[in-house]
Amino acid sequence: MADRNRFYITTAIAYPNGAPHIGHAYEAIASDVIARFHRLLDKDVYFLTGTDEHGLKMEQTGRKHGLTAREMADKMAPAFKAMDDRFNISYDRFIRTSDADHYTASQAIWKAMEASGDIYLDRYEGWYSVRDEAFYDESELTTGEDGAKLSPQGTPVEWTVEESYFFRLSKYQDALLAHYEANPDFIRPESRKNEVLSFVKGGLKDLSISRTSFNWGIPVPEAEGHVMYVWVDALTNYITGVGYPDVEAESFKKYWPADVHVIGKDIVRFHAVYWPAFLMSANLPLPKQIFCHGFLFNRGEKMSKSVGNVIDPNGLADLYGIDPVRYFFLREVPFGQDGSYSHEAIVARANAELANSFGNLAQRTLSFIAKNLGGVLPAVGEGGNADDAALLAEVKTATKELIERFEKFELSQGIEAWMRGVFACNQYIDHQAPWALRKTDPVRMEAVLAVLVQAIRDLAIAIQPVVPGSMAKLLDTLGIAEGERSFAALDDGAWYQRHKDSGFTLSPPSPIFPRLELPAEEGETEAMKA
RNA sequence: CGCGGGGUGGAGCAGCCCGGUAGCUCGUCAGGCUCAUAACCUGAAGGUCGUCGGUUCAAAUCCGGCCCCCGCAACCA
Repeated sequence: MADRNRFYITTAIAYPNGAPHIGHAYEAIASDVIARFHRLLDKDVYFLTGTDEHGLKMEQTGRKHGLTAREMADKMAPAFKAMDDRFNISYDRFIRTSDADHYTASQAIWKAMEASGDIYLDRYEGWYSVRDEAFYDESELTTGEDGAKLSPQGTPVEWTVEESYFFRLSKYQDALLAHYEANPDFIRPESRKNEVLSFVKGGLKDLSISRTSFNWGIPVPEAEGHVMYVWVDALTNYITGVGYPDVEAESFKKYWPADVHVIGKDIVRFHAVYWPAFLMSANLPLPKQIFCHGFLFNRGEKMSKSVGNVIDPNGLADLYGIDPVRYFFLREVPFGQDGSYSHEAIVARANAELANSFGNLAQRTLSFIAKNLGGVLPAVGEGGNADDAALLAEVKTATKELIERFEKFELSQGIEAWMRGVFACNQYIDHQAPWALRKTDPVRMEAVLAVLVQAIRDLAIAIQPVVPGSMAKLLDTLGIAEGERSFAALDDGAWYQRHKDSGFTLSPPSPIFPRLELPAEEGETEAMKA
């Protein structure tokens, strides 16, 4: 059961009624970094992401383009998959809620909840706004000039009655509270947990979980005309992805319950209240954790088409490359909090830390070896001293802290710790000045360079989850074998001598992180406007 | 009394939960180095931590009032 050697992570599934935006990219990247991190801990990782395709909105969006909902989904979903692929998202499955096995799974969980006596047929009635597609409570309504009832958005509402199946959410209030109590880390960060607690303590009402007003959804079993409320089907993707309803399937037994559902803070209620209640009802184990990331704002302002500050993630990739963008999001924004971005911030951060500090460190060291030692790895020899041990210890501390921080999803702090290791290396190289030792003490020079190679290798291994493409390139340059790149290799103290003895020689390196430039004004508007 | 986030040297942030030297990055200024992607290293200037009050030997950190900014289901409100 509690197999610590496996790790199941999911993102929320995206609603593809528009092009992927920066928020989708951010969630995918952050989740990918966590997934890659756990793979480097030699865990058996399963990473699920995908699209949530049902619901009235898709039907309407499709209609505008003269397409059926399914055609619309077929047209849009690939854009999300393409974005994931572009950003090097290492998902194991890209699930679409229109996939056949998902229909099976959703109907199965429905039946399981029904078997627990938690689903009943009733009528849903209330003030409905066609424009908003939402029901409102009497208390939320306002009265217009002509005396007509209006929604909080000012749209007309009418009293509507619809037959609907309900889920006995109210029954699970105490069980949910008990679960939050017993699992303090179930909802993170803390602020989100508090929100959920106050919501649940305020009392849970049964939830309407079927619709008869449209067809684009998963049919309710044996209930003509009813399709499932989108959230029932959307949440179920997390178990479809590992083989439900075949609870005896190897993948299900191995991966469920999920270790973490990574979601945006806007959908915490569905994940922290409805989903666990559904699972309890279906007699399935609950996910271990719900982690809510924040939103990204363009220079602190919300993106909006009207303001004209929408940034297409693919445009960023075109301008800056994949790894700098990945790095920026994780480094700049404390995971779990809101953050902001701008071209200036991306360029400044990537140049300062990736190009100038780390990239240049690797470049100056490796090219020095290529030029002065013909690429032969420098000998540790007799030239070692206390400074060397001190630097290697500092690097060790940095990589260790990165790992500890990442385990707690403190991604930006982990990278910050890593940067301290990089700074230490640049201080060391200036202090030791191998370019001066070249003339005065070649033996010592080699020892210094050997220390630097080891430090760079460790730093490169540690930061792989964040900038996988660039680090693969650097580790290739260093001749580190594929199988020697996991975190376990950081504890292998003998690798360097072994590597040197193998006769490996360095080729003249090329910069791994070229300096970025701020796009010219025109280019910016062109490439940036979605 | 809708909910939530926030106000810390020029800019962006950390610190606040577990009170006790205000830390980091960028920028600026002055040095150093010249191996390297005009990069790197060292030092300096610059903050009464929104405001008023309370608790305390001691508050950016805890409590209360007030002021201001921002976001609210990430998209043709």
